Amino acid sequence: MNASRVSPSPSKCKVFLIDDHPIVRQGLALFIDREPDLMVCGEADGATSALQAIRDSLPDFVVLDISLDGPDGLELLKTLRAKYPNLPVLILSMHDESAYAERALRAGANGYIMKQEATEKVLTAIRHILRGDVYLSDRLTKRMLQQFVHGAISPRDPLAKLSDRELEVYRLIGAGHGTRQIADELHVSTKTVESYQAHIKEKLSLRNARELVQHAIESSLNEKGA
Amino acid sequence: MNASRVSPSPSKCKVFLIDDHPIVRQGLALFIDREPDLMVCGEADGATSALQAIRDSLPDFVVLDISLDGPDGLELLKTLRAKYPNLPVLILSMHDESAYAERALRAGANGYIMKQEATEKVLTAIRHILRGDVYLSDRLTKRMLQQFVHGAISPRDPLAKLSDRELEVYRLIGAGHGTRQIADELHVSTKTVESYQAHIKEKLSLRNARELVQHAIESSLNEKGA
DNA sequence: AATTGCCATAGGGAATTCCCCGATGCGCTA
DNA sequence: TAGCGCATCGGGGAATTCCCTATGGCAATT
Repeated sequence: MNASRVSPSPSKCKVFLIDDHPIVRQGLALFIDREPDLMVCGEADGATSALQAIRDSLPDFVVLDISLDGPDGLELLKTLRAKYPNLPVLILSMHDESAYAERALRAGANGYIMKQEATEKVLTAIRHILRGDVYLSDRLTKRMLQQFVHGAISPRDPLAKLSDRELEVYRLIGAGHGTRQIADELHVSTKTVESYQAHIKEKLSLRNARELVQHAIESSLNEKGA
Repeated sequence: MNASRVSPSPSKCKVFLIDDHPIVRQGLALFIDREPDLMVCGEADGATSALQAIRDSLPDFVVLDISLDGPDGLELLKTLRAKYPNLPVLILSMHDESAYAERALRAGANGYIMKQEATEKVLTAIRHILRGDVYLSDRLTKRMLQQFVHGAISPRDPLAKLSDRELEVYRLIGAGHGTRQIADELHVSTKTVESYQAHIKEKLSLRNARELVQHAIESSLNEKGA
Protein backbone atom coordinates (compact mmCIF):
# COMPACT_ATOMS: atom_id res chain seq x y z
CA MET A 1 0.00 0.00 0.00
CA ASN A 2 1.03 3.53 -0.53
CA ALA A 3 2.12 4.59 2.93
CA SER A 4 4.91 6.73 1.69
CA ARG A 5 3.21 10.03 1.07
CA VAL A 6 4.45 12.34 3.74
CA SER A 7 2.95 15.72 4.39
CA PRO A 8 4.98 18.74 3.41
CA SER A 9 2.21 21.15 4.32
CA PRO A 10 1.82 21.19 8.09
CA SER A 11 -1.70 22.51 8.04
CA LYS A 12 -3.32 19.57 6.32
CA CYS A 13 -5.04 16.90 8.32
CA LYS A 14 -3.43 13.56 7.65
CA VAL A 15 -6.03 10.90 6.99
CA PHE A 16 -5.38 7.19 7.03
CA LEU A 17 -7.63 4.80 5.11
CA ILE A 18 -8.39 1.19 6.00
CA ASP A 19 -10.55 -0.83 3.67
CA ASP A 20 -10.05 -4.19 2.09
CA HIS A 21 -11.40 -3.07 -1.25
CA PRO A 22 -8.60 -1.37 -3.15
CA ILE A 23 -11.14 0.25 -5.38
CA VAL A 24 -12.89 1.95 -2.51
CA ARG A 25 -9.61 2.90 -0.94
CA GLN A 26 -8.07 4.48 -3.99
CA GLY A 27 -11.27 6.17 -4.91
CA LEU A 28 -11.63 7.67 -1.51
CA ALA A 29 -8.01 8.70 -1.55
CA LEU A 30 -8.38 10.54 -4.82
CA PHE A 31 -11.43 12.22 -3.46
CA ILE A 32 -9.96 13.30 -0.16
CA ASP A 33 -6.74 14.48 -1.68
CA ARG A 34 -8.67 17.04 -3.67
CA GLU A 35 -9.63 18.83 -0.49
CA PRO A 36 -7.39 21.70 0.51
CA ASP A 37 -7.40 20.91 4.20
CA LEU A 38 -7.11 17.13 4.00
CA MET A 39 -4.64 14.64 2.66
CA VAL A 40 -4.28 10.89 2.69
CA CYS A 41 -1.12 9.86 4.45
CA GLY A 42 -1.48 6.12 3.96
CA GLU A 43 -3.69 3.16 3.32
CA ALA A 44 -4.04 -0.41 4.49
CA ASP A 45 -6.18 -3.37 3.64
CA GLY A 46 -6.06 -5.21 6.94
CA ALA A 47 -5.57 -4.91 10.65
CA THR A 48 -1.92 -5.79 10.94
CA SER A 49 -0.69 -3.72 8.06
CA ALA A 50 -2.84 -0.87 9.30
CA LEU A 51 -1.32 -0.87 12.76
CA GLN A 52 2.17 -0.87 11.38
CA ALA A 53 1.52 1.87 8.89
CA ILE A 54 -0.25 4.01 11.45
CA ARG A 55 2.66 3.71 13.81
CA ASP A 56 4.88 5.02 11.05
CA SER A 57 2.76 7.71 9.51
CA LEU A 58 1.05 9.07 12.61
CA PRO A 59 -2.20 10.20 11.04
CA ASP A 60 -4.57 12.75 12.51
CA PHE A 61 -7.58 10.82 11.44
CA VAL A 62 -8.59 7.28 10.52
CA VAL A 63 -11.33 6.08 8.21
CA LEU A 64 -12.05 2.44 8.91
CA ASP A 65 -14.19 0.04 6.96
CA ILE A 66 -15.76 -2.32 9.42
CA SER A 67 -17.21 -4.58 6.79
CA LEU A 68 -17.38 -8.29 7.14
CA ASP A 69 -14.71 -9.09 4.63
CA GLY A 70 -12.21 -7.45 6.89
CA PRO A 71 -12.42 -9.88 9.77
CA ASP A 72 -10.94 -7.71 12.41
CA GLY A 73 -12.97 -4.58 11.91
CA LEU A 74 -14.28 -4.08 15.39
CA GLU A 75 -11.22 -5.56 16.93
CA LEU A 76 -8.97 -3.17 15.11
CA LEU A 77 -11.13 -0.30 16.26
CA LYS A 78 -10.70 -1.36 19.85
CA THR A 79 -6.98 -1.74 19.44
CA LEU A 80 -6.71 1.70 17.92
CA ARG A 81 -8.78 3.15 20.72
CA ALA A 82 -6.47 1.55 23.24
CA LYS A 83 -3.25 2.63 21.56
CA TYR A 84 -4.29 6.07 20.40
CA PRO A 85 -7.09 7.30 22.66
CA ASN A 86 -7.27 10.65 20.92
CA LEU A 87 -7.11 9.50 17.35
CA PRO A 88 -10.50 10.12 15.78
CA VAL A 89 -11.97 7.22 13.86
CA LEU A 90 -14.77 7.32 11.33
CA ILE A 91 -16.40 3.99 10.59
CA LEU A 92 -17.34 3.22 7.03
CA SER A 93 -19.79 0.41 6.50
CA MET A 94 -22.05 -1.10 3.94
CA HIS A 95 -24.53 -2.23 6.53
CA ASP A 96 -27.03 0.00 8.12
CA GLU A 97 -27.80 -2.49 10.78
CA SER A 98 -27.98 -0.66 13.99
CA ALA A 99 -26.35 -3.68 15.56
CA TYR A 100 -23.11 -2.73 13.90
CA ALA A 101 -23.32 0.96 14.45
CA GLU A 102 -24.11 0.49 18.08
CA ARG A 103 -21.19 -1.80 18.62
CA ALA A 104 -18.88 0.51 16.77
CA LEU A 105 -19.89 3.52 18.81
CA ARG A 106 -19.63 1.60 22.02
CA ALA A 107 -16.16 0.52 21.00
CA GLY A 108 -15.19 4.15 20.69
CA ALA A 109 -15.84 5.19 17.11
CA ASN A 110 -16.37 8.90 16.57
CA GLY A 111 -18.69 8.46 13.65
CA TYR A 112 -20.48 5.93 11.51
CA ILE A 113 -21.30 6.42 7.88
CA MET A 114 -22.58 4.08 5.23
CA LYS A 115 -21.23 3.59 1.77
CA GLN A 116 -24.69 4.29 0.45
CA GLU A 117 -24.35 7.88 1.50
CA ALA A 118 -23.10 10.64 -0.72
CA THR A 119 -19.37 10.98 -0.94
CA GLU A 120 -19.51 14.51 0.35
CA LYS A 121 -20.94 13.15 3.56
CA VAL A 122 -17.61 11.57 4.25
CA LEU A 123 -15.97 14.96 4.19
CA THR A 124 -18.74 16.38 6.31
CA ALA A 125 -18.30 13.59 8.79
CA ILE A 126 -14.55 14.04 8.94
CA ARG A 127 -14.84 17.75 9.60
CA HIS A 128 -17.59 17.20 12.12
CA ILE A 129 -15.46 14.78 14.02
CA LEU A 130 -12.39 16.97 13.82
CA ARG A 131 -14.39 19.62 15.60
CA GLY A 132 -15.03 17.16 18.39
CA ASP A 133 -18.53 16.09 17.46
CA VAL A 134 -19.83 12.64 16.77
CA TYR A 135 -21.18 12.01 13.31
CA LEU A 136 -24.16 9.81 12.60
CA SER A 137 -26.63 9.77 9.78
CA ASP A 138 -30.04 11.15 10.59
CA ARG A 139 -31.63 7.80 10.03
CA LEU A 140 -29.22 6.04 12.29
CA THR A 141 -29.48 8.69 14.97
CA LYS A 142 -33.21 8.30 14.92
CA ARG A 143 -33.04 4.59 15.15
CA MET A 144 -30.59 4.58 17.97
CA LEU A 145 -32.61 7.11 19.90
CA GLN A 146 -35.68 4.99 19.46
CA GLN A 147 -33.87 2.00 20.77
CA PHE A 148 -32.73 4.06 23.67
CA VAL A 149 -36.21 5.26 24.48
CA HIS A 150 -37.73 1.86 24.02
CA GLY A 151 -35.44 0.64 26.68
CA ALA A 152 -33.86 -2.66 25.93
CA ILE A 153 -32.55 -3.72 22.58
CA SER A 154 -35.06 -4.46 19.91
CA PRO A 155 -35.97 -8.11 20.08
CA ARG A 156 -36.46 -8.22 16.36
CA ASP A 157 -32.79 -8.76 15.76
CA PRO A 158 -31.64 -11.80 17.69
CA LEU A 159 -28.16 -11.13 16.42
CA ALA A 160 -28.03 -8.23 18.82
CA LYS A 161 -27.63 -10.78 21.56
CA LEU A 162 -24.32 -11.87 20.16
CA SER A 163 -21.13 -10.37 21.43
CA ASP A 164 -18.87 -8.55 18.99
CA ARG A 165 -16.58 -11.45 18.52
CA GLU A 166 -19.41 -13.88 18.14
CA LEU A 167 -20.99 -11.76 15.47
CA GLU A 168 -17.76 -11.68 13.53
CA VAL A 169 -17.56 -15.44 13.60
CA TYR A 170 -21.19 -15.68 12.63
CA ARG A 171 -20.60 -13.52 9.58
CA LEU A 172 -17.61 -15.48 8.48
CA ILE A 173 -19.57 -18.69 8.77
CA GLY A 174 -22.25 -17.10 6.64
CA ALA A 175 -19.61 -16.29 4.07
CA GLY A 176 -18.83 -19.99 3.88
CA HIS A 177 -15.60 -20.04 5.81
CA GLY A 178 -14.59 -23.07 7.87
CA THR A 179 -13.53 -23.22 11.48
CA ARG A 180 -9.86 -23.44 10.69
CA GLN A 181 -10.01 -20.65 8.20
CA ILE A 182 -11.84 -18.39 10.62
CA ALA A 183 -9.31 -19.13 13.32
CA ASP A 184 -6.54 -18.02 10.98
CA GLU A 185 -8.35 -14.92 9.89
CA LEU A 186 -9.06 -13.88 13.44
CA HIS A 187 -5.65 -14.94 14.67
CA VAL A 188 -6.99 -17.12 17.43
CA SER A 189 -6.99 -20.83 18.09
CA THR A 190 -9.56 -23.11 16.56
CA LYS A 191 -10.70 -23.89 20.04
CA THR A 192 -11.64 -20.30 20.55
CA VAL A 193 -13.63 -20.27 17.37
CA GLU A 194 -15.35 -23.43 18.49
CA SER A 195 -16.32 -21.74 21.71
CA TYR A 196 -17.83 -18.86 19.81
CA GLN A 197 -19.76 -21.22 17.65
CA ALA A 198 -21.09 -22.96 20.72
CA HIS A 199 -22.15 -19.67 22.26
CA ILE A 200 -23.80 -18.54 19.07
CA LYS A 201 -25.68 -21.78 18.78
CA GLU A 202 -26.91 -21.37 22.30
CA LYS A 203 -27.97 -17.78 21.89
CA LEU A 204 -29.77 -18.46 18.65
CA SER A 205 -31.21 -21.77 19.81
CA LEU A 206 -29.58 -23.81 17.10
CA ARG A 207 -29.09 -27.53 17.49
CA ASN A 208 -25.94 -28.31 15.58
CA ALA A 209 -23.26 -26.83 13.44
CA ARG A 210 -25.12 -27.51 10.27
CA GLU A 211 -28.06 -25.47 11.42
CA LEU A 212 -25.69 -22.74 12.38
CA VAL A 213 -24.21 -22.69 8.92
CA GLN A 214 -27.65 -22.68 7.41
CA HIS A 215 -28.82 -19.84 9.61
CA ALA A 216 -25.73 -17.78 8.96
CA ILE A 217 -25.89 -18.22 5.22
CA GLU A 218 -29.56 -17.42 5.05
CA SER A 219 -29.12 -14.29 7.06
CA SER A 220 -26.18 -13.20 4.96
CA LEU A 221 -28.32 -13.61 1.87
CA ASN A 222 -31.20 -11.72 3.36
CA GLU A 223 -29.06 -8.73 4.02
CA LYS A 224 -28.70 -7.95 0.40
CA GLY A 225 -32.37 -7.33 -0.05
CA ALA A 226 -32.99 -5.53 3.21
CA MET B 1 -26.51 11.33 -10.55
CA ASN B 2 -24.05 12.97 -12.86
CA ALA B 3 -25.20 11.79 -16.22
CA SER B 4 -24.44 15.03 -17.94
CA ARG B 5 -20.86 14.56 -18.97
CA VAL B 6 -20.87 14.12 -22.69
CA SER B 7 -17.88 13.01 -24.63
CA PRO B 8 -16.20 15.56 -26.85
CA SER B 9 -13.35 13.28 -27.79
CA PRO B 10 -14.69 10.57 -30.05
CA SER B 11 -11.85 8.18 -29.45
CA LYS B 12 -12.48 7.57 -25.77
CA CYS B 13 -14.53 4.64 -24.64
CA LYS B 14 -17.54 5.86 -22.72
CA VAL B 15 -18.00 3.95 -19.50
CA PHE B 16 -21.14 3.95 -17.41
CA LEU B 17 -21.01 3.10 -13.70
CA ILE B 18 -23.74 1.51 -11.65
CA ASP B 19 -23.20 1.03 -7.95
CA ASP B 20 -25.29 1.99 -5.00
CA HIS B 21 -22.30 3.20 -3.05
CA PRO B 22 -21.55 6.75 -4.14
CA ILE B 23 -18.12 6.45 -2.67
CA VAL B 24 -17.22 3.50 -4.83
CA ARG B 25 -18.79 5.11 -7.84
CA GLN B 26 -17.02 8.41 -7.57
CA GLY B 27 -13.78 6.80 -6.67
CA LEU B 28 -13.94 4.55 -9.65
CA ALA B 29 -14.91 7.49 -11.82
CA LEU B 30 -11.91 9.51 -10.76
CA PHE B 31 -9.76 6.52 -11.43
CA ILE B 32 -11.12 5.69 -14.84
CA ASP B 33 -11.10 9.28 -15.98
CA ARG B 34 -7.36 9.38 -15.53
CA GLU B 35 -6.96 6.87 -18.32
CA PRO B 36 -6.32 8.34 -21.73
CA ASP B 37 -8.55 5.91 -23.57
CA LEU B 38 -11.44 5.79 -21.13
CA MET B 39 -13.93 8.20 -19.70
CA VAL B 40 -16.94 7.98 -17.47
CA CYS B 41 -20.06 9.17 -19.24
CA GLY B 42 -22.47 8.70 -16.39
CA GLU B 43 -23.37 7.02 -13.15
CA ALA B 44 -26.38 5.56 -11.46
CA ASP B 45 -27.21 4.08 -8.10
CA GLY B 46 -30.11 1.88 -9.07
CA ALA B 47 -31.77 -0.04 -11.85
CA THR B 48 -34.34 2.48 -12.98
CA SER B 49 -32.11 5.51 -12.99
CA ALA B 50 -29.46 3.44 -14.73
CA LEU B 51 -31.72 2.46 -17.60
CA GLN B 52 -32.81 6.01 -18.14
CA ALA B 53 -29.32 7.41 -18.05
CA ILE B 54 -27.98 4.73 -20.34
CA ARG B 55 -30.66 5.47 -22.86
CA ASP B 56 -29.52 9.06 -22.86
CA SER B 57 -25.79 8.74 -22.73
CA LEU B 58 -25.31 5.65 -24.90
CA PRO B 59 -22.17 4.28 -23.24
CA ASP B 60 -19.74 1.87 -24.85
CA PHE B 61 -19.27 -0.04 -21.65
CA VAL B 62 -21.04 -0.69 -18.37
CA VAL B 63 -19.59 -1.50 -14.97
CA LEU B 64 -22.29 -2.97 -12.78
CA ASP B 65 -22.22 -3.74 -9.09
CA ILE B 66 -24.34 -6.81 -8.74
CA SER B 67 -25.06 -6.36 -5.09
CA LEU B 68 -27.33 -3.43 -5.62
CA ASP B 69 -30.04 -3.02 -3.10
CA GLY B 70 -32.55 -5.71 -3.72
CA PRO B 71 -32.39 -8.35 -6.38
CA ASP B 72 -32.03 -5.67 -8.99
CA GLY B 73 -28.46 -6.45 -9.87
CA LEU B 74 -29.01 -9.56 -11.91
CA GLU B 75 -32.33 -8.33 -13.15
CA LEU B 76 -30.77 -5.17 -14.47
CA LEU B 77 -28.09 -7.19 -16.17
CA LYS B 78 -30.70 -9.23 -17.98
CA THR B 79 -32.59 -6.14 -19.01
CA LEU B 80 -29.44 -4.56 -20.37
CA ARG B 81 -28.61 -7.71 -22.25
CA ALA B 82 -32.04 -7.67 -23.82
CA LYS B 83 -32.03 -4.02 -24.76
CA TYR B 84 -28.42 -3.65 -25.77
CA PRO B 85 -27.13 -7.05 -26.87
CA ASN B 86 -23.74 -5.69 -27.83
CA LEU B 87 -23.10 -3.51 -24.82
CA PRO B 88 -20.29 -5.07 -22.79
CA VAL B 89 -20.92 -5.39 -19.08
CA LEU B 90 -18.36 -5.97 -16.35
CA ILE B 91 -19.76 -7.19 -13.07
CA LEU B 92 -18.29 -5.78 -9.90
CA SER B 93 -18.96 -7.66 -6.72
CA MET B 94 -17.82 -7.71 -3.17
CA HIS B 95 -18.87 -11.23 -2.59
CA ASP B 96 -16.80 -14.28 -2.85
CA GLU B 97 -17.71 -15.49 -6.30
CA SER B 98 -19.56 -18.67 -5.41
CA ALA B 99 -23.14 -18.30 -6.40
CA TYR B 100 -23.22 -14.95 -8.04
CA ALA B 101 -20.57 -15.26 -10.66
CA GLU B 102 -22.16 -18.21 -12.36
CA ARG B 103 -25.52 -16.59 -12.49
CA ALA B 104 -24.06 -13.37 -13.75
CA LEU B 105 -22.20 -15.04 -16.58
CA ARG B 106 -25.22 -17.05 -17.52
CA ALA B 107 -27.17 -13.83 -17.63
CA GLY B 108 -24.73 -12.51 -20.17
CA ALA B 109 -22.05 -10.65 -18.28
CA ASN B 110 -18.73 -10.25 -20.08
CA GLY B 111 -16.65 -10.30 -16.97
CA TYR B 112 -16.71 -10.67 -13.22
CA ILE B 113 -14.36 -9.01 -10.82
CA MET B 114 -14.34 -8.61 -7.08
CA LYS B 115 -13.82 -5.44 -5.15
CA GLN B 116 -11.03 -7.12 -3.27
CA GLU B 117 -8.92 -7.08 -6.36
CA ALA B 118 -6.48 -4.38 -7.23
CA THR B 119 -7.94 -1.35 -8.87
CA GLU B 120 -5.79 -1.83 -11.92
CA LYS B 121 -7.54 -5.11 -12.50
CA VAL B 122 -10.66 -3.19 -13.32
CA LEU B 123 -8.85 -1.43 -16.13
CA THR B 124 -7.37 -4.71 -17.27
CA ALA B 125 -10.79 -6.27 -17.28
CA ILE B 126 -12.34 -3.41 -19.20
CA ARG B 127 -9.70 -3.53 -21.90
CA HIS B 128 -9.88 -7.30 -22.04
CA ILE B 129 -13.59 -7.16 -22.61
CA LEU B 130 -13.34 -4.36 -25.14
CA ARG B 131 -11.13 -6.64 -27.17
CA GLY B 132 -13.89 -9.19 -27.16
CA ASP B 133 -12.57 -11.45 -24.45
CA VAL B 134 -14.26 -12.49 -21.26
CA TYR B 135 -12.58 -11.53 -18.01
CA LEU B 136 -12.65 -13.91 -15.08
CA SER B 137 -10.50 -14.81 -12.13
CA ASP B 138 -8.36 -17.86 -12.68
CA ARG B 139 -10.30 -19.93 -10.25
CA LEU B 140 -13.59 -19.04 -11.77
CA THR B 141 -12.34 -19.70 -15.26
CA LYS B 142 -11.24 -23.13 -14.21
CA ARG B 143 -14.54 -23.94 -12.66
CA MET B 144 -16.56 -22.80 -15.59
CA LEU B 145 -14.39 -24.66 -18.03
CA GLN B 146 -14.75 -27.80 -16.03
CA GLN B 147 -18.47 -27.46 -16.02
CA PHE B 148 -18.46 -26.92 -19.71
CA VAL B 149 -16.24 -29.84 -20.53
CA HIS B 150 -17.91 -32.18 -18.13
CA GLY B 151 -21.43 -31.30 -18.95
CA ALA B 152 -22.21 -30.91 -22.62
CA ILE B 153 -23.76 -27.64 -23.70
CA SER B 154 -26.19 -27.42 -20.86
CA PRO B 155 -24.53 -25.70 -17.97
CA ARG B 156 -28.00 -24.32 -17.47
CA ASP B 157 -28.58 -26.54 -14.53
CA PRO B 158 -25.42 -28.09 -13.17
CA LEU B 159 -27.60 -30.13 -10.91
CA ALA B 160 -28.76 -32.05 -13.93
CA LYS B 161 -25.43 -33.82 -13.88
CA LEU B 162 -26.15 -35.34 -10.52
CA SER B 163 -27.54 -38.81 -10.36
CA ASP B 164 -30.87 -39.30 -8.66
CA ARG B 165 -29.34 -40.46 -5.46
CA GLU B 166 -26.87 -37.65 -5.42
CA LEU B 167 -29.59 -35.11 -5.96
CA GLU B 168 -31.53 -36.51 -3.04
CA VAL B 169 -28.55 -36.11 -0.80
CA TYR B 170 -27.95 -32.65 -2.16
CA ARG B 171 -31.45 -31.56 -1.30
CA LEU B 172 -31.28 -32.99 2.17
CA ILE B 173 -28.06 -31.13 2.76
CA GLY B 174 -29.77 -27.98 1.60
CA ALA B 175 -32.48 -28.64 4.14
CA GLY B 176 -29.86 -28.58 6.84
CA HIS B 177 -29.62 -32.29 7.53
CA GLY B 178 -26.37 -33.85 8.67
CA THR B 179 -24.57 -36.83 7.24
CA ARG B 180 -25.79 -39.22 9.86
CA GLN B 181 -29.33 -38.03 9.57
CA ILE B 182 -29.28 -38.40 5.82
CA ALA B 183 -27.87 -41.89 6.08
CA ASP B 184 -30.75 -42.89 8.31
CA GLU B 185 -33.33 -41.29 6.11
CA LEU B 186 -32.05 -43.05 3.04
CA HIS B 187 -31.34 -46.31 4.87
CA VAL B 188 -27.75 -46.51 3.78
CA SER B 189 -24.45 -46.29 5.58
CA THR B 190 -22.88 -42.98 6.42
CA LYS B 191 -20.03 -44.00 4.22
CA THR B 192 -22.31 -44.13 1.27
CA VAL B 193 -23.58 -40.69 1.98
CA GLU B 194 -20.02 -39.52 2.18
CA SER B 195 -19.35 -40.93 -1.23
CA TYR B 196 -22.31 -39.10 -2.64
CA GLN B 197 -21.12 -35.91 -1.11
CA ALA B 198 -17.72 -36.42 -2.64
CA HIS B 199 -19.24 -37.05 -6.05
CA ILE B 200 -21.43 -34.00 -5.78
CA LYS B 201 -18.52 -31.87 -4.80
CA GLU B 202 -16.58 -33.08 -7.78
CA LYS B 203 -19.40 -32.54 -10.23
CA LEU B 204 -20.11 -29.07 -8.99
CA SER B 205 -16.45 -28.19 -8.57
CA LEU B 206 -16.80 -27.46 -4.90
CA ARG B 207 -13.79 -27.57 -2.65
CA ASN B 208 -15.04 -28.77 0.68
CA ALA B 209 -18.11 -29.71 2.61
CA ARG B 210 -18.75 -26.18 3.68
CA GLU B 211 -19.00 -24.97 0.16
CA LEU B 212 -21.26 -27.86 -0.57
CA VAL B 213 -23.55 -26.92 2.29
CA GLN B 214 -23.49 -23.33 1.19
CA HIS B 215 -24.29 -24.19 -2.39
CA ALA B 216 -27.07 -26.54 -1.41
CA ILE B 217 -28.67 -24.08 0.95
CA GLU B 218 -28.50 -21.23 -1.51
CA SER B 219 -30.02 -23.29 -4.23
CA SER B 220 -32.78 -24.47 -1.95
CA LEU B 221 -33.51 -20.86 -1.12
CA ASN B 222 -33.63 -19.90 -4.74
CA GLU B 223 -36.32 -22.41 -5.40
CA LYS B 224 -38.54 -20.88 -2.81
CA GLY B 225 -38.16 -17.43 -4.22
CA ALA B 226 -38.45 -18.45 -7.85
C1' DA C 1 -19.20 -61.66 -25.75
C1' DA C 2 -15.99 -58.56 -23.88
C1' DT C 3 -14.92 -53.93 -22.65
C1' DT C 4 -15.92 -49.69 -20.98
C1' DG C 5 -18.26 -46.68 -17.94
C1' DC C 6 -21.48 -44.88 -14.69
C1' DC C 7 -23.99 -45.85 -10.50
C1' DA C 8 -24.98 -47.38 -5.75
C1' DT C 9 -22.78 -49.07 -2.19
C1' DA C 10 -18.98 -49.17 1.23
C1' DG C 11 -14.46 -49.64 3.88
C1' DG C 12 -9.74 -47.76 5.92
C1' DG C 13 -7.22 -44.31 7.91
C1' DA C 14 -5.78 -39.69 8.84
C1' DA C 15 -7.28 -35.09 9.59
C1' DT C 16 -10.66 -32.02 11.08
C1' DT C 17 -14.64 -30.58 13.29
C1' DC C 18 -18.27 -31.09 16.75
C1' DC C 19 -19.76 -31.12 21.39
C1' DC C 20 -19.71 -30.98 26.24
C1' DC C 21 -16.67 -30.18 29.91
C1' DG C 22 -13.70 -26.76 32.49
C1' DA C 23 -10.40 -22.76 33.24
C1' DT C 24 -8.10 -18.16 33.31
C1' DG C 25 -8.08 -13.29 33.18
C1' DC C 26 -10.40 -9.03 32.38
C1' DG C 27 -13.67 -5.32 32.92
C1' DC C 28 -18.03 -3.76 34.49
C1' DT C 29 -21.64 -3.44 37.93
C1' DA C 30 -24.74 -4.39 41.76
C1' DT D 1 -16.07 -7.43 46.82
C1' DA D 2 -18.67 -10.64 44.64
C1' DG D 3 -20.82 -11.68 40.62
C1' DC D 4 -21.41 -11.73 35.54
C1' DG D 5 -20.43 -11.54 30.80
C1' DC D 6 -16.79 -11.77 27.55
C1' DA D 7 -12.47 -13.35 25.13
C1' DT D 8 -9.38 -16.66 25.20
C1' DC D 9 -7.68 -21.44 25.38
C1' DG D 10 -7.50 -26.54 26.59
C1' DG D 11 -9.08 -31.97 27.03
C1' DG D 12 -11.29 -35.86 25.30
C1' DG D 13 -14.40 -38.55 22.84
C1' DA D 14 -17.78 -38.72 19.14
C1' DA D 15 -18.89 -37.45 14.61
C1' DT D 16 -17.69 -35.81 10.01
C1' DT D 17 -14.74 -34.87 6.39
C1' DC D 18 -11.19 -36.05 3.13
C1' DC D 19 -8.77 -39.07 0.03
C1' DC D 20 -8.21 -43.55 -1.84
C1' DT D 21 -9.77 -47.87 -3.07
C1' DA D 22 -13.21 -51.52 -4.20
C1' DT D 23 -17.25 -54.49 -5.47
C1' DG D 24 -21.25 -55.72 -7.87
C1' DG D 25 -24.97 -54.20 -11.19
C1' DC D 26 -26.46 -52.50 -15.37
C1' DA D 27 -26.24 -50.35 -19.92
C1' DA D 28 -24.05 -48.87 -23.92
C1' DT D 29 -20.22 -49.51 -26.93
C1' DT D 30 -16.99 -52.20 -29.38
